[in-house]
Amino acid sequence: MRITSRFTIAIHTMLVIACFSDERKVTSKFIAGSTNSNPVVIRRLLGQLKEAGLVEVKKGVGGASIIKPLRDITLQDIFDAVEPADEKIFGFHDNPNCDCPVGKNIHTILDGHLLDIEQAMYNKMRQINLQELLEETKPYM
Amino acid sequence: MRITSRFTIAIHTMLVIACFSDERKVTSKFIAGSTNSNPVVIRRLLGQLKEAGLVEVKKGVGGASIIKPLRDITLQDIFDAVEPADEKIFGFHDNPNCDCPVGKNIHTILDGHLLDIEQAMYNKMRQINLQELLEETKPYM
DNA sequence: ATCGATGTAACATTTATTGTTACAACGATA
DNA sequence: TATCGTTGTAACAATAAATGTTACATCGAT
Repeated sequence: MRITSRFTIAIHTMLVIACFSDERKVTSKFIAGSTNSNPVVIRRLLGQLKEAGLVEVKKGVGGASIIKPLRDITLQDIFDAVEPADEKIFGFHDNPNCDCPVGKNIHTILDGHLLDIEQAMYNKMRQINLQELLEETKPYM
Repeated sequence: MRITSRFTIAIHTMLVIACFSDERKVTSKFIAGSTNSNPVVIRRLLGQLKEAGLVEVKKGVGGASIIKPLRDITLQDIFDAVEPADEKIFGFHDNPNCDCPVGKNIHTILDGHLLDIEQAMYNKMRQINLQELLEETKPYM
């Protein structure tokens, strides 16, 4: 099981940008330093966050910043940005046997329920926004 | 991302047992046939379901059966049975940098929220039981 | 004794994530 | 216009986990 650490790295990244982009240039190297990751990995990830319209990154001179009100960026936005939408959360075994009444209909039976479970997750993710997280971070700074 | 297909295979397996264990011996080979998986994989999985007190498997003669009222087996029970409890659903990057206020406190900030999201998922899983799924299956038989 | 089945170990295969090296292109600046 | 640190991206390496496979001792019924 397991949802990739890309997700938590992405949240961490957004928080670093939110905290520091006023006072210094936030480069992929700087973020990699805080997340204990790798600059290239971070650049890939920033690419996805950019694609999703959450951040902008200055070419040449460098540095990332957030281009949407923090209050309007939820964990779901970040999740969707870094986890490809086509890939379902629940893996499914391939080619269940059509000659068996269970195998033949397992998707009909399960898909809706699995979607419900995903939705429950999404709903909770939508309730948590970056502004909140930033406020929980500030006391430590 | 992605939660292993072990979960859907396990649900599928439980449904096959529920449907057929009255009329025939449900062996790992039979289940592997319906799920398009492998008998050894299924035996491993049955071992986990057995461990969790959901099924029993006859040694020697063979065949699995469910030993709990279907109404009392929810998708969460199956999930817990096959996905090791110690492994969190959300992967987390290792050793975030303690010299950065974000890195130092990222767990304090995030862990609770991630748990909330997991809980939302679990709550929904708990609302779906095998009896229900069996009833959705029967019309196809 | 034989038969089909389980439980388990050991290993192979596949796939995804994560890390790394390399480099062209970029934009500011001296 | 030469230099500098940076980005974006490709290509590849390393790691890890899931899944499939082979093999075999053991079991229980007949």
